[in-house]
Amino acid sequence: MFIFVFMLTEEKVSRKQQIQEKATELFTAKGYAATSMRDLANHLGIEAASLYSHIKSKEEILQNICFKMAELFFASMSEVRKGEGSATERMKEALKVHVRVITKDPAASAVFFNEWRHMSEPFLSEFLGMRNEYESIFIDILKEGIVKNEFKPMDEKFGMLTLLSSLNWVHRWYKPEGKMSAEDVAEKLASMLIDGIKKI
Amino acid sequence: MFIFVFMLTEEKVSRKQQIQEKATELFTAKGYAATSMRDLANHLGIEAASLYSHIKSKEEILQNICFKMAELFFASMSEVRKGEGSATERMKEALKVHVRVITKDPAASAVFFNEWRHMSEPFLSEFLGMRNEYESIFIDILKEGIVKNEFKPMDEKFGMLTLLSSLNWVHRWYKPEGKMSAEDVAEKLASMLIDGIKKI
DNA sequence: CCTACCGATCGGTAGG
DNA sequence: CCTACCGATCGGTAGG
Repeated sequence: MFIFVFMLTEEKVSRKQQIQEKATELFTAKGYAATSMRDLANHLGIEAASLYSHIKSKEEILQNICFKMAELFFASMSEVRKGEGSATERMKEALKVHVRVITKDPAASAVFFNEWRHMSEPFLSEFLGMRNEYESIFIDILKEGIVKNEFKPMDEKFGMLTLLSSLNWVHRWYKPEGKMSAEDVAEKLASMLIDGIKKI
Repeated sequence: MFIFVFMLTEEKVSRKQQIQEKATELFTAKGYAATSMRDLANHLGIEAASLYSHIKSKEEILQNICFKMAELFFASMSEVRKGEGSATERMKEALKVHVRVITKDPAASAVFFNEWRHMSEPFLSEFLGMRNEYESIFIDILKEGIVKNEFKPMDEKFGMLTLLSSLNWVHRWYKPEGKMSAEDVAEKLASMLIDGIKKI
């Protein structure tokens, strides 16, 4: 009985999911182009040809990772958009939820930020369209804050890029077992960045 | 006579240098692993085999780019280290000279930041050692500023990573023909980041 | 999930 | 700087 339950639990991580997770790990460490399907198969203890029973192509794995992360980023932002409060409060919340998505899966985030360019059309264009849309959320909050005199006057696109670049580096150094918790990182990063843009 | 001078000027860009420059372009656009020597050769109008009269290997090109950029970053910082003034002033200058190195050659910077991991040992270790040394310059200024009560108390490593991440994204969006000049970017980025860490 | 295999392409060398 | 070529490896398929 116990064994049966154990097996059921184990099987919840499907082979396909195992492939996705291991690929995420390898794409992060070596990059998409430098990771071969034989690499991936060896790490899973199977032959390269066997991978194709579960996935259609190497690129499909990349697409899954990138679009899944895109969904997570958008989902995290939906609370912020409808939230009320000052531009300052909403920006801080936006920065924090963005960081939480990254710290929850730093490896998938790394692939999302660094390997998307290896997707072919039409996936590439769709991806870039989503990214633009996402970035405009930050630009809108910046614009509002500037109009309401909460933020310093600045080029909004420049501001957005400066804010997001700090957030989008987190996956390179954040360690779940490190001395700063995910929540620490989110709070401290957001505070520092808000202080940089707010009117004094 | 005019033609002679013209030819001399043209020849100053040696074939080796042309290879380096075109490779930098391609490594930036497609990544090191996804750029083939045949790609590179075609862009130069020669055969792949001919490249090897000028360079030893594909990786040698990467090493040249990465270590040349490392040198430029260190050289730019040498003025700041011996400079006097408050920690705030020195940090601002450090941020600005760092940005100037990036905006002067965004493509080489992109390779420097994103493709270094494809170097083999012992180059990889030497590179990472240099990076650590470079980052410690920023950590030291941060420490000094915190002790002197110019900066907020913070984990210095966290502060360094947050500052540098904003700077190290510049190569992805800076356009020489854009509305912000290189000097604009350096000044505005440094100001915003300094405001984020300084004690109010 | 395996064996057996495909055509294409890789970085690089020999020899001129 | 070229032709001619090397062994290794690539993503992927056929068939079981």
